[in-house]
Amino acid sequence: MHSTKEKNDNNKDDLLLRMGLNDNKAGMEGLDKEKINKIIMEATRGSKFYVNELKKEKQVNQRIENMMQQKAQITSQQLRKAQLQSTSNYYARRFGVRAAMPGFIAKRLCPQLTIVPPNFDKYQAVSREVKEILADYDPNFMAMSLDEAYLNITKHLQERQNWPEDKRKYFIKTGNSLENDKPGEEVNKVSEQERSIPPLLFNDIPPDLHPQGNPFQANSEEQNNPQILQNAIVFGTSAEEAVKEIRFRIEQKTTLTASAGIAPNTMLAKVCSDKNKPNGQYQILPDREAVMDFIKDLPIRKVSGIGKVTEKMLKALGVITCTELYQQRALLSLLFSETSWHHFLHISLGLGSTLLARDGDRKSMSVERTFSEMSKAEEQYSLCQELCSELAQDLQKEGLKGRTVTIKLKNVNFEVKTRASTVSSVVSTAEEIFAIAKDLLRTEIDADFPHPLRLRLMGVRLSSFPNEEDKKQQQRSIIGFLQAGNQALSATGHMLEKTDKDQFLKPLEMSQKKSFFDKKRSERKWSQQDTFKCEAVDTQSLQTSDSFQVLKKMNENLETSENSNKSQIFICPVCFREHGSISLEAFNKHVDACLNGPSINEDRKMFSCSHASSTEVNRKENVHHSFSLREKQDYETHQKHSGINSVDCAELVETKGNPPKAESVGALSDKHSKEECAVFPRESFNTEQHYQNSFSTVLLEDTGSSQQESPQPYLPEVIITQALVCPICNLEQKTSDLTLFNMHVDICLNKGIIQELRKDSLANQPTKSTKSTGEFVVIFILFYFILFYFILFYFILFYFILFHFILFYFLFLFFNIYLF
DNA sequence: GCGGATCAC
DNA sequence: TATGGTGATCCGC
Repeated sequence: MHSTKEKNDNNKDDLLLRMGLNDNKAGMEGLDKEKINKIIMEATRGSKFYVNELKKEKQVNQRIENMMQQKAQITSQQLRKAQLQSTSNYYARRFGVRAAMPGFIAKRLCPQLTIVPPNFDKYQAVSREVKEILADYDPNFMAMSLDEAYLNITKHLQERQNWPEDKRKYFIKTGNSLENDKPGEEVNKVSEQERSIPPLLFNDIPPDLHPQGNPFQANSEEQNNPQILQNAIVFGTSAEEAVKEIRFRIEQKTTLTASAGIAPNTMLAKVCSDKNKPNGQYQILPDREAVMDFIKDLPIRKVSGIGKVTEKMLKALGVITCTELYQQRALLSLLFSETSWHHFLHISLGLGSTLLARDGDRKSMSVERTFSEMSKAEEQYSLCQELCSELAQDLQKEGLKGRTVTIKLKNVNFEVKTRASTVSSVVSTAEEIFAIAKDLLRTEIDADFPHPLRLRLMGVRLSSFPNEEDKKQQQRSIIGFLQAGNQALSATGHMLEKTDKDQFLKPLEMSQKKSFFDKKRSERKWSQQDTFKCEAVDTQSLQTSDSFQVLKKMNENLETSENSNKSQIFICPVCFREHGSISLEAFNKHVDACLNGPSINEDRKMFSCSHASSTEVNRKENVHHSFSLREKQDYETHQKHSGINSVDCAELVETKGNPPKAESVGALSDKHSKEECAVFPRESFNTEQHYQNSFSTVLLEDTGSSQQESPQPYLPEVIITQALVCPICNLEQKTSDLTLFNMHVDICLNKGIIQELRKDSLANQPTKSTKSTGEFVVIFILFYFILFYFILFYFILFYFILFHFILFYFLFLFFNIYLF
């Protein structure tokens, strides 16, 4: 029971939260929240805006209420099942991502990503100069917006190690001479006064925030602080120093300050860069311990993608920090979508992308305008037309055409509506867009008639831009031809046989339709009883994940290598053996054999779980069964095996009150991949204590970084060897090149996918090239021919039957009359 | 594909 | 005094 006052207070809090007054986000710390809240509350009370905000807040509360009801219906059994699944999921995903993070396998090669959002006023002008500086460190840096960019400075740092001091030396400039910022170049002499102005850069980092040591530098003591000479600064070779250098150069060139985050992936880099805003930097060292230490108490709201609504929903489930997010993962998997859940899991594990994907294709373009109340229909139409013209101009600049027109309407009560219409062929001119937008607007005006639409905002958007493949397909396909020539005919395309219809699908749909990922996904959906199935195959996340990109590249490489000349020396990406003077075919056969063949030594194969303390015999049988399958090296069974194995691993620690002793786990073959087991949280599914333990134990070092690890509870001691042993196939790799090694791990992880991609592309090639327009015409003619005779047949049949009916009727009448 | 909602900048 | 514009994505239908 709430008193009225309490209710009011709740409402007030809700509203303030909704209005974005949240001091969790960086930059809000230290502000007088109370005072601001008071001002805003006074100012907004009674306004339509306020009323609408309250309405939206109620909706969110309703969502939360529904969620809580759903939660209340979850049985402990369901939760337990989810726990098992989420554990195996976690297992798979952990690998998938890690494979793309070389730094986590071989520690010395860590991608260092920095995010540099300088505080600009004169964005446009300055942005270019900044960007020039950034390109020195990563020519492929990704500019997110005018004031934010991601850089991968891994390569720069490698080169930087050998740079002479001169190359890292910059002169402090205080005048307007912004042209010279190249290292080592003498600048105009500055006066004593000017020189005394210190760059802001070096007052920014509290000493306790300096990370201890750095894998990139030999002598951290010397290099952690730039040497300030008379009017020059020499920066060190570490990541931290390089970023200081970037910020220094930005400040010198633009007089604006920048903050930066240095971390092993973009997600963390972003959070990091907020840490010492507006003029500082923060580094998370690229090892798991440091990452988890950083993540541990991090409020989820700080992470990009977690907004105020998600924050509130998760808060209702007792989740505020990343640790809590991880602990509740089983519950979250039941209450949220797969996509959201994966996102949560990534966050809670400190995972993020290490690739700086170039700007993807634009998905939509829009214009919208806010104005004082507009109720006259004529005005609304003419405004709509204006917006369409503006949009058409913008579209023309980028040469875009699209098929979906959406109008957006916000009424004076701040209620937003969107109405969309998709047409069959692309549009781009003002007239074309307006023709569609006008109809949408009219429908809305008519719907409210006789009341006018009282609008305060209107927008027009165009989307569904065809991609390059679509365009090509459009040109090639007979459907495109028919659409242009005869709309009606194209409709018959639906009646084509399925196999033929597939030919008309755009490549994206095609690949999705048949993709390995989708197959796995549906498999998982249809085999609910198999709770141990490993879920490594979420289409969306995998397609965007680094490993997928790597694989795609590798597939492309495989494809192109098939077409390349024959005198090459091939190095098998699986076994690393060189194959000189063999034909490409033979080499491919070898790679296939490597991918397929039982490359795993019997004594090196995964550990036998019969040593485990699990008492459930049938489970063990499952495990053994899966091992025998694994020997076939089929990817699907491999996945399944992973799932079962992971469950088994989890089960090792599940025995409540009787945690498996180190010896029992240690009794497992020491050749078993540490990864395989180490990535699992050693936790119980029920006890709170184990939940608390999970964080310290879940993130254990892998092969590359085990040397620094202290022994973990319930874990066998780790055997450290210098040789690189693949954590997947457990084979010692005949290479010391970490790049090659990482490539091997990628391949091992994704054998099945590679095979699938190869199969797909091989299967597609002949059909693509042989299906000509002529064939389609023949199919069409044949189709109509059959249709014609089919109809004719039924036509004749119909009249035949009708004739007999009539005949019998008359006979009947005749006999009636004649006989009676 | 549509419409509402959330999120980022 | 009175609460932006643009783009992306997700989810349920």
